[in-house]
Amino acid sequence: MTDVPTPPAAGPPPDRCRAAPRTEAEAVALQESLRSLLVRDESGPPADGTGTVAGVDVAYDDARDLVAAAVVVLDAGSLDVVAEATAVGPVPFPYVPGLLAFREVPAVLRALDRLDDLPDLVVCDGYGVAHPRRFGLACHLGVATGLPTIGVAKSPFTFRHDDPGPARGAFSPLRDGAEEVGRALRTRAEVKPVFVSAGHRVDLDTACAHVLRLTPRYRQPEPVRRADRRCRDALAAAVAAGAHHPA
DNA sequence: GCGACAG
DNA sequence: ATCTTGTCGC
Repeated sequence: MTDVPTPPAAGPPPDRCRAAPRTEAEAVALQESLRSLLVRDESGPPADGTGTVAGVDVAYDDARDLVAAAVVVLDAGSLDVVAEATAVGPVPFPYVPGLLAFREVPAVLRALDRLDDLPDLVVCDGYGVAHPRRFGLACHLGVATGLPTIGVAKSPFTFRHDDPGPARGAFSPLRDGAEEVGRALRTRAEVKPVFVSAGHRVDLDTACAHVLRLTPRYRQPEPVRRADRRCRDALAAAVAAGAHHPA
């Protein structure tokens, strides 16, 4: 029997999306496997101020083997916080460039599980398809949840780009060789750009449109700023409560 | 072989 | 990510 092509986006995310590799080689192999589930032909939720947008971020205390994740959901129009959740646990994987998802995604999934209602879009602090194997953090989280995701990073990783014009909204392509894998997008005039890439079920134009709507004042998207603050608070609270996972 | 290297 | 004082500017 010949295998029938697997219809992406259909049905619940397979269990291997939550698999915990023990070695770098296993992690790389898992990324190459999960990559086939990534949906890149949807434009994504419209960036018109409707619906909800969540920001996710993670903070660490490696000495205590603690990771804290936060998800903060905002109304896409008013940017008011409508829900939030956190999760704390042991650090599942060391930091290895290109394998960040295995360090961050497990705790983020537990935080998302605690929400009553899922958001229409998730903004990640890191990359989507701008990744050595085209499967960065935002792609991994998207495939694992089925939700539309985008990546907004603060540094260009290994990719090349020209400096965008000085005005807010100016952008230039972020390239891996000749391929455009994302964009350097200026979210504040005269301020260092952020690096936007598509994750799961969202295209690059729509991703950038969302990022501009989510940055009325600061360089980083409001949902991510809020999540950054919340995960740091959650980590501090866990440490204060004596939570730790020593060897 | 030696750097560079999202968070 | 995290360690960390002061300093410049709106």
